[in-house]
Amino acid sequence: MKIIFQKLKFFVLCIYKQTFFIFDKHFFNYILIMRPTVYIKDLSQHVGKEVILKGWLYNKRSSGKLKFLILRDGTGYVQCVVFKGNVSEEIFESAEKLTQESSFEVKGKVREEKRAVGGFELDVIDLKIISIAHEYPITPKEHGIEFLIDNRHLWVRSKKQVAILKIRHRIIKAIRDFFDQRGFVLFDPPIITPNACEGTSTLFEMDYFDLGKAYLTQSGQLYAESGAMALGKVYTFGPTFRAEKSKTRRHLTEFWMVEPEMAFYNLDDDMDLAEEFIEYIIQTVLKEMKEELKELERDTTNLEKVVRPFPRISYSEAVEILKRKGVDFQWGNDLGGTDETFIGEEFDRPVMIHRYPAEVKAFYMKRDPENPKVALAVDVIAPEGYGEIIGGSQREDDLDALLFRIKEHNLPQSFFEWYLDLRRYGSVPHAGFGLGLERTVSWICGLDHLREAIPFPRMIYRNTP
RNA sequence: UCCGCGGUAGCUCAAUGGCAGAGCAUGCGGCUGUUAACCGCAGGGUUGUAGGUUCGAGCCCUACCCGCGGAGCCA
Repeated sequence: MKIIFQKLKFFVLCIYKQTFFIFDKHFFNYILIMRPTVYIKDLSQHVGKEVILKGWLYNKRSSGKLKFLILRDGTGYVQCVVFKGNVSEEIFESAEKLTQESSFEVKGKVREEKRAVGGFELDVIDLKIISIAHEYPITPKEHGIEFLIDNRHLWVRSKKQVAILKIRHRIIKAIRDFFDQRGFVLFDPPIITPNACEGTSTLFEMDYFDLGKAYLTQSGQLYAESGAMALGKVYTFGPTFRAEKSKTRRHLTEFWMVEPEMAFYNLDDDMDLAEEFIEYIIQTVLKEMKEELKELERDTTNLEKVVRPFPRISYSEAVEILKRKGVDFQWGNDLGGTDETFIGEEFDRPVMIHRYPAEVKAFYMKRDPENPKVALAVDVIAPEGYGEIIGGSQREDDLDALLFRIKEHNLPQSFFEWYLDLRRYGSVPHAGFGLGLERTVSWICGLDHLREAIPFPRMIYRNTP
C-alpha cells in the first residue's frame, strides 16, 4: 500500500463504513480496500451487516432487472443478488458483463435466505470487476475425463474437486497429527537415491554428474529405519515414484506415501498401530469434513464402521477364502487386485492380511521364526474394492540373515553397506508400514480413479499440465 | 508389454453408405426469485492423420497417431 501512496499523489483516501476507498483526482475510479476481510465461510457472523467479498463468478442467472451471481472464493459459494432498483446503471452493467470465472469484488448486505445455496445471500450495493474471464472451457454441463485432465489447472476450481482437495488436506493433517501426538519425529528421506530400494520395481533413472546413474525414490523406508535407530519412532512423508507402466485406476507414477518406522516394534505392534492410524484418519474426516463428503455424495455408512479392531487373517486363511469363493488360486502366488477385492468383500471394515509367502515379498522382511516360508508382512485391504492401502512388515534385524537375503535377491551388497550397518551397531527388532495417500483419499472420497485424489496426477501417458 | 473400447463445433454427444445436427458455452434481445434457470435470434466444422473401396464415406477396409478401461506390477 505504501508504494501506491507514494506514486499517486493525487489520490484521496476515504473511509466509509469500515471500508477504505482510494479515489483518483476525478473521483471517477476507485479502489476498494477490504476492511475487514470477509470470506464466504464466515458469512453467518455478518448477518445484517455490509461486507466486501472477493472471488470468481461460478455461475450467473438473470431475470430482467434481477441478476443472480454465484460467487466462489475458495471457502464457499454465495448467491449475490443485483437488483436494478438498488444499484447504479453502471454497476448493473458491470454485473451484466461478468462471464464465468471472471474475478470481481462485491459489496453488499448479508441476509439469511433459505432459497439460496449455503443459506445466505448478499444484496449487492457495489461491484467492481477485477478481470473479465475469456470464454471458460469448463461449462456447467458434463465433460469427458480427457478434457478435464487436459484442463486440470482449471478443473481444480470445480465444486467436487475443491471438496476432494480439502479432504486430502485434512487427511494429511490427520496423518501428521496422529504421529506427532504419539512422539514420532518427522524424518525426511532423500528423493534421489543411488539404488532401487526393494530391488524389483522399475525406477525413474537420471544421470547424476560424475557418479553415474541415480534414481527417484520408490520408498523412504530404508532411510526411515536409520531414523528409527536414531530417534526411536519416526515417519517419512513425501512423494515417491514408480516407473512401472501401470495403466489402471489404482496407479500413479508419482504418489505420496507416509511411512512410520518404529524401533522395538514387532509385527503385532505394527498392526496395532496401523489399525489405530486408519481409524483415526477416517473418524477425523467423518467428523470434520461433513460438508465436503456431502458435496461428493459419499455414502458414509461404510466409513462409519471403520473402528478397531480390524479383522486379522493370515495369507493362508485368505487363500482359503478365495478357494471357498471359487477362485482358482495357488498358495504361494501374490494376491492380485481382484483377489483383494474378493477378500475385502468378506468384511465390513479394513482387513489385515499377514504372513505372506516370503518369496513374493521384499528382501528386508523378517521371516516368521515359527514358519520360515512366510514373512512377517502385513497388507491392509480397504473395503469397497479400494484395495491395498497399507503394506508393512517387521524388518530383518539379524545381520547374517539380511546378508543372505541380499545375495539371494542378487542385489549389489555395496549399495546396502550403510543399511547393514544398522544391524552391525545395536540392531533391535523394528517394524513399520507405508500408507498410500492417494488411495486413502480415493477411498474416503469414494472416487473411481486415483487421478482426482492429487492436484496434478502423473500417469504413464500424461505429465501435463 | 498384452487385451478391449473410442476420436464429429470450444465442450458433451447425435447422424440405415445419400443436404453434418442438438444441448451447453459465446454474442444480441426478453423476463423481479433464478437454483446445471428459461424463451427468441445469430456466429461457430479439413468428422484424429494418411491411404484405399464406392457414383457417393463421419459411417466400410488398411496402417499410423492420440486417449480411455482392464491385466501384470504395486501403495
